[in-house]
Amino acid sequence: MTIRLTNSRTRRKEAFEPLDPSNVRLYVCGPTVYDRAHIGNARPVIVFDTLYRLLRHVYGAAHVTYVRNFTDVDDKINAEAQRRKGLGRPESLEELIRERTEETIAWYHADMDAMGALRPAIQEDRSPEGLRRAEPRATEYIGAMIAMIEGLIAKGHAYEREGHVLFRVRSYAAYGALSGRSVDDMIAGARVEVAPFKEDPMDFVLWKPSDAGLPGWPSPWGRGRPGWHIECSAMSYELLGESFDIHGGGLDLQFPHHENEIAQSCCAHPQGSFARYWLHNEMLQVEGKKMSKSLGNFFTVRDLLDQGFPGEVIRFVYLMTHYRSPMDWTAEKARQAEAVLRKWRAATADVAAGEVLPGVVEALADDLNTAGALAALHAAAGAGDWAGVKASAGLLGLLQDGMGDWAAAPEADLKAHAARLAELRAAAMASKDFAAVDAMKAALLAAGVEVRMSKAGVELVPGAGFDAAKLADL
RNA sequence: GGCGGGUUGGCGGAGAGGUUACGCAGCGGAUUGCAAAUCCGUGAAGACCGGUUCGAUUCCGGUACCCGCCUCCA
Repeated sequence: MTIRLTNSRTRRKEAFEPLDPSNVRLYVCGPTVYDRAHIGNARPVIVFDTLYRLLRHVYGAAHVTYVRNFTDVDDKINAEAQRRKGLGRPESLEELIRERTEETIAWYHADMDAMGALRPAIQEDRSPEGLRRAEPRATEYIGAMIAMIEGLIAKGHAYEREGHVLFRVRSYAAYGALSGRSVDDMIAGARVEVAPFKEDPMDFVLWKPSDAGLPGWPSPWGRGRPGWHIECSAMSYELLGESFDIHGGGLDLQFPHHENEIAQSCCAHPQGSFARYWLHNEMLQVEGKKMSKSLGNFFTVRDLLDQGFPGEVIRFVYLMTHYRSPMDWTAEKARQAEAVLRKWRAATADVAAGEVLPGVVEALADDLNTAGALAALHAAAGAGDWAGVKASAGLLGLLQDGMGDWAAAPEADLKAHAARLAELRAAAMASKDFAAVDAMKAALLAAGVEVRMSKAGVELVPGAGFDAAKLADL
């Protein structure tokens, strides 16, 4: 089975060949943990979770390493901690920062778990320590960042000015290759704010000084904190080595974040290749518009869950669109996804998973064609191959045990009602007066009960909107 | 201004230079006292203008419109 992926670095779909099939290594840029994850944040999580599942299927679960970081050094986190301090909290700023990042990470885990995303892991090491290593926090790798920055200075790729350390972009000839821009064009764009101590307008910060009101760590350049980009370079090096297979993230990170990562990593470790395949997911919109707080169409994953959209339904909606196309979140799509999942859930409830369908694997292996994989699932469903559907849906993170409570029929004993209705119906068939039957049927429907009457008899199925209280009068 | 992506049937959304995508909705039928559920069947597309080709929705060029990045937003 050959996996083909669109490599942003070459702008082509390429056959994926891992450096080491016994340990395929994937790094994905994770969230800055300052607030609840919004539904845009969820897209790379689901996209790369699907890739992770595919890699595990092809190479074996114990032969895949998936690392995704938490950025817990950030001005927005500082601002929230300072706000709490301003409210009179007695803790230190550091403690308040810790409090904010810890609660945000817990939310993130809960929300992503709800959508069926697997936690990153280093070769299936699911011990608490192992899982924690697979989700590294920037604050726990400050030493590695400082070491990398020192190396860059020693090699002439970085310089110190006024407590800052800056990366010398002109020292890396390939700068701009990933995002297809030239340093000169970008400067010509003239939207770059130039600090006076920069040698070149495009140089970016590796380390910056912190005053007393900001978190800081001791360094050769004084007390300070790292720039944003260096954390991913340092952590991927520590956990995956100087060369690894796949680096993923949202398209908006391609420049400058990933470009700067490449510059830092390739200059610090020129003998390595850093990431060989770069994958970028397109952005998400809501009802056709960019999601923004000012437009009032800003949702967190938790908002959707609280509104009653099951995590599995949200996941299905994301999988309906190819990861390299812009995706629109709409209520109509969620309705469609729910209808299909409800049907599949009901049909596979008592079915044992069989063999994974080749068509599903082939679609995913073709640049993560999740829409094609869903089509293959529909085809199998149409053919009645529910064992295949159940097995293959697992590759997409769907129809998993523990995620289907939302689709389960509510507990209710309707036998007495069914018997009563059958009785009324039998009488009506003789008298040709169906008024009593129709009245009872209407009452049942109003209570959210699906009424199925056939020659075989009467069947009552509690539906999604089942309300036992409304049956009390019957 | 620079760079990149997109435009497919009522809606969503794929692949493929020529043969049914698929799903949702609709319509017709079976079934039902009527429905529901289920099953069967079915119409409907490729922004616009050129070019290449025996043949293009699919390749190439242009136009229009939309979107993203260039501002530590995935």
